[in-house]
Amino acid sequence: MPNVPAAASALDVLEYLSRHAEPVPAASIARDLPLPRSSVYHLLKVLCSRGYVTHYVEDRRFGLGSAAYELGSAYQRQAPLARVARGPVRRLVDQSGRNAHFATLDGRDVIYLLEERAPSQPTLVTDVGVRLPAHLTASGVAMLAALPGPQVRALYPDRDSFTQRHGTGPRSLTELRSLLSRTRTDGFAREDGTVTPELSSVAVAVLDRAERPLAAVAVTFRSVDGQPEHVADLVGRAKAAAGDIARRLSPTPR
Amino acid sequence: MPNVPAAASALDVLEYLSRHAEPVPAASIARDLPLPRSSVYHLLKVLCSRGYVTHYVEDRRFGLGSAAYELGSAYQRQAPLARVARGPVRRLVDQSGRNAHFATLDGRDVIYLLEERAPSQPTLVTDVGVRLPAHLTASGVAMLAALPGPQVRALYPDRDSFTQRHGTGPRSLTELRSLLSRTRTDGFAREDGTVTPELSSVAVAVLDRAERPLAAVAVTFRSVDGQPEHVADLVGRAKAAAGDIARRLSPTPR
DNA sequence: CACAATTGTCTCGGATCCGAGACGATCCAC
DNA sequence: GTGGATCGTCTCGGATCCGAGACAATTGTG
Repeated sequence: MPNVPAAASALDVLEYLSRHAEPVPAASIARDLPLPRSSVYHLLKVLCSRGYVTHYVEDRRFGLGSAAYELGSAYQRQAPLARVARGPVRRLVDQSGRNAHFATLDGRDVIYLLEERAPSQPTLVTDVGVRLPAHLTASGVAMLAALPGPQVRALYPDRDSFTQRHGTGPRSLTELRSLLSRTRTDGFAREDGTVTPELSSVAVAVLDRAERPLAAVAVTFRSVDGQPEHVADLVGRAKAAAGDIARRLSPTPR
Repeated sequence: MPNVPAAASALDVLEYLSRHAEPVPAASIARDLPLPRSSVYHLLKVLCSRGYVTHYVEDRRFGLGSAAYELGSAYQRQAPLARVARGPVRRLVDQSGRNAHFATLDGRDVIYLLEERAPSQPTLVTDVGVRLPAHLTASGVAMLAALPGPQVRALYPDRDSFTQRHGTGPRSLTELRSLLSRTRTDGFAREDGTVTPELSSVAVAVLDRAERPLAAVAVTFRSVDGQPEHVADLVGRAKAAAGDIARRLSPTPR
């Protein structure tokens, strides 16, 4: 592949700054990337002039600038998650003959970004835009299982955090942790009747390159159809869809 | 200044994509920037491999990637607003002899990021991290005045949106709009006793390059000291501080 | 179905850039 | 106060890159 080294170096500098909680001196950037000192200053000049980097003159340090934030906001406005997920989720529905949906985590809620219906399958409550408590849904549990423990604790500081639905679901952090541990062991999350009585879902998380959960893919079926080999088949297909989505969102660097 | 054209072009491509609500074909990028076709493909290759751009193969289009979002998140983690504002706000306090603070808008709240105390001035409630309803504070009103009308309406959909404090402040969207209009005319926002009885504040917004409010700077004084010429002096100093902060956050492109 | 348009990849040589190193200014340690 | 270390800018020549244009594959149109 053709190399565009100056562009790649500019990204290196931005990513270096983004890995640091505080602004850093130019000498550290040059040393750690490593890049020639004069090249680093040239790059910083351009990045500063475009607002991607802020020069803290008094501290003689450099940090990310507001243009970096603007890029992040623009990314969110393009709704890329649902856009990228549409094809794989459609194929999952076609292949499995079941309803599927795609959701992301927002605090203690899951928010549904996409739902694809299979013929003759029951209507779901998981319409686009709907929010449900994460710990009560397969998608939510799949994503929570991929979060670091301290972050889960921060989300669920006390027993009041655990809303109920149909009298089911974890009621404490201990119960939730146990559920998340089992989810990690199984490689997927499952709920039976917690969201909708007589319906079950299996879900897997879509992870970014840092193994953080971006979203989750779930397949829903009637609970009476929940034979182990059937469930295993659906989990496998959901995993394939999740992997496909992950690859499109965060390509492996070459 | 030394030019690093490939780095600048890479930023051009990212900004072009961020200006579009939908992914775009490579031909549009080449035509509109304008850049040579082969150069655009080279840049897209690098940006895709690093996750800044996503190639929507089926649509033959390109959109921003999750790495753009990660940069934006990293920017927020560095808390650059308070970092950049500290010096100018400290100088404002030194020059005016009054307390000053710096806040940003979060939904219908202002959240205080920085407070600098002057000797022998009264303690304020606006400690770092404190949230107050925006429409009741000078800083909040200054930032709301810089928002487009539809965005203000979205923030305040009904009368229940208008919390009260000490029985003062706007009670309806009509009253709020009137206040914001006066604020735009005056060039600053003022509150007298709404946050703390017997204390007044004047505030001005810190605007980014798109004239959107990033934050606000406010000076607080005893209401009995509120003679017009004194207030005008404080407003002028607050404006200078706001301008200084804005220049550091979003340098004018060359 | 045939042709035109577009997309994406690839080559290679002239033009341009990158980076070593010099320099002046500023900061820091003793 | 002095000398060393660091920062930020600048020059310029050899090495590298950029981009015109060819090509094959795919898509769109009549």
